[in-house]
Amino acid sequence: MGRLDRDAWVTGALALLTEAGADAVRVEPLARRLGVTKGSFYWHFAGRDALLAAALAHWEQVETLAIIAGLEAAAPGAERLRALVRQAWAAPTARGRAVRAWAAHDDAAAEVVRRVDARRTDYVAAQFVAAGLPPEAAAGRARMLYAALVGEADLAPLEPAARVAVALDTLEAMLRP
Amino acid sequence: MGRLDRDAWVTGALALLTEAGADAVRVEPLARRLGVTKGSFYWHFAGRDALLAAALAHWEQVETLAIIAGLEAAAPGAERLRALVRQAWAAPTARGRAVRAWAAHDDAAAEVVRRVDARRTDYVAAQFVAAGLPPEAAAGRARMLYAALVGEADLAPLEPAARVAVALDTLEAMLRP
DNA sequence: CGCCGTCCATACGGTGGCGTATGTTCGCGG
DNA sequence: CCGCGAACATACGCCACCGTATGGACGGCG
Repeated sequence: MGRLDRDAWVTGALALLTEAGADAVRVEPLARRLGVTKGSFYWHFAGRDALLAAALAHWEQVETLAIIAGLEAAAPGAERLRALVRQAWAAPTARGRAVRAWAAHDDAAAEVVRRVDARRTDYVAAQFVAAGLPPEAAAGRARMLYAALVGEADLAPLEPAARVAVALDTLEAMLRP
Repeated sequence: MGRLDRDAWVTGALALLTEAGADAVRVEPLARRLGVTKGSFYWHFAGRDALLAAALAHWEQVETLAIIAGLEAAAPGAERLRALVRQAWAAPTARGRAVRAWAAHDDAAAEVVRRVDARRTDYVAAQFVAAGLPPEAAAGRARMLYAALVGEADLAPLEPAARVAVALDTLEAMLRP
């Protein structure tokens, strides 16, 4: 393996994080995996904490951009919510699950996850309002819908089609004032 | 600190697991915390894996019994569902969250969590049926409601009263066929 | 061609935890 | 009061990983 840049390390860290958890992200094993030695690592990073911080920042960036992709999908309101649910429940979110598991016991990760969650629930709540729900109920249903998405990643996997159908069914129930 | 029995180690392990994650559950730190040395530990357990397995089994036992407590709360059907939601959303489930974070990257923990989830979702689905929903829809809504509970533990905390109210509101929507 | 900065290898000391082997204390039955 | 076994302490070797220090390799550029 030839020369690496900082991003290669971050990508590798995120892969390890997804496969085996945050604290399996260690310098020497990751170096072996990338076909170099830790001499390379300590040139690019100050230490292990810096790598984890970079991986976390990278994840937040990607997740923040991901919400914008779903934004253009359909008209505002109920249709956009249905499109969002279809998209969100269709994808298996191993990375997100791993970051959340990490955040369960790491304050820095928890803070980033909190920011991402806040943006998303706000967005979903706005769509519920656009679909005709009173603002108070909208925030609550947005929280529940998003919580269901987060929890879905922790449950035994269902076939994607059934998973999406179940989520859409509940969304319809939630859209009734 | 005097003499300990096996349960003291299991309890300590679960406490550490909740506070700092599964892989912070190490023999020597835990021994220091309990005021003894690891000489004690290796008398009670074959090794670290045995402790984790025991902690996992203990958690499953407690969680399995916990569902029975809510079972006697009210009449079957919608009332029982409301009681269950009130109870489930009122309690902060740090232990469950920690076990789930553990299960994200450990097969043994994942298997136990899977069993617990299966029992609970089956039970909730039965209550939806008793409340008058068609069996097909009941299973789906039970999954979504339970997923929302699981995800709730990962979200930024809300005041307990608001949390319960939001969950009950969504439950009412789910009870409409 | 020779210099220099980038990127990596190698070697080192230090730490923390695992598991084992072997004392050591203490309560209890005889 | 003695012996025995349960519960714990102590001491050891081992390994994985961290971070540092230092020495190449290698390409661009004057």
